[in-house]
Amino acid sequence: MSIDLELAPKAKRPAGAVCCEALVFPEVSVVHAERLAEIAKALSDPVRVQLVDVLRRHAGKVCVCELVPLFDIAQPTLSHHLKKLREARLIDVERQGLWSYYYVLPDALKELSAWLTS
Amino acid sequence: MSIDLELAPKAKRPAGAVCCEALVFPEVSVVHAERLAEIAKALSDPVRVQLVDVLRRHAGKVCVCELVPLFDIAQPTLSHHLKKLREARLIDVERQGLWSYYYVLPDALKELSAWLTS
DNA sequence: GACATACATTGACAATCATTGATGGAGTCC
DNA sequence: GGACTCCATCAATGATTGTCAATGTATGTC
Repeated sequence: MSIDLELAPKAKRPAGAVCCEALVFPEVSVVHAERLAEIAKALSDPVRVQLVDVLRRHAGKVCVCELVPLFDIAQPTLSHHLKKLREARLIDVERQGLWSYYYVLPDALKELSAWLTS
Repeated sequence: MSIDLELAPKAKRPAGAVCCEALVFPEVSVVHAERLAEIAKALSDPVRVQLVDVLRRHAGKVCVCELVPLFDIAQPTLSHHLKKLREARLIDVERQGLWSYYYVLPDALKELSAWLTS
């Protein structure tokens, strides 16, 4: 786990001097960082990670009542997680009769992985 | 934004029948999902996204006092964010004299992006 | 209409979280 | 030693979160 670090040598500043000015800046804009954080936040729960995982592979084939027994949570809790994912635009829903069919919107996942690998 | 859905037709079950049994399952294990969620949670704040972004490009070259002016937050708050990233093993720190040099541990980012693109 | 099913919403609760100011420890310079 | 710098930790706060039971809404069946 040794990283090839080139530690930048610093000199202690004279008394009263202002703290180091910033020499480096993030390359992601604040707006982009906020969107990435929003996507990450939607994925910050193991149930939601597994939900995305299932939906990605079975878009439109799974109704909510099939998802419930996959997790050890009550149905309203699952609805709550689905809503979080929907609000973050990671998934969307199509209703058909009594059933709700959820599916993944791939753009958000792509956006996050694009930043991660850039 | 139209997705090519093949909605699986369902039939309403007879009265008293058990709810649909699960036919599909997530491919990520619970343990893996928990780790992915932990990584995502560490990235669920725009400041931390930008921190990772900066550190990734300037490993070992930036002391904390240079990071503070990049964000509109107090120094203890920044330390708190760095700690969160450290606890999730996204970054690590090397102390040298007065200064702390943070750097990104790429494994966590790789793990998340691998799942996102799988 | 009466009733059952699928799912969402509400309200409540405990647990976790982000933020801040104050404090403290470790290192440097004189 | 004494004064200062860099940074982490602490305590207190208010906000957010995950969960569930209860309820509501829309749809389907009889």
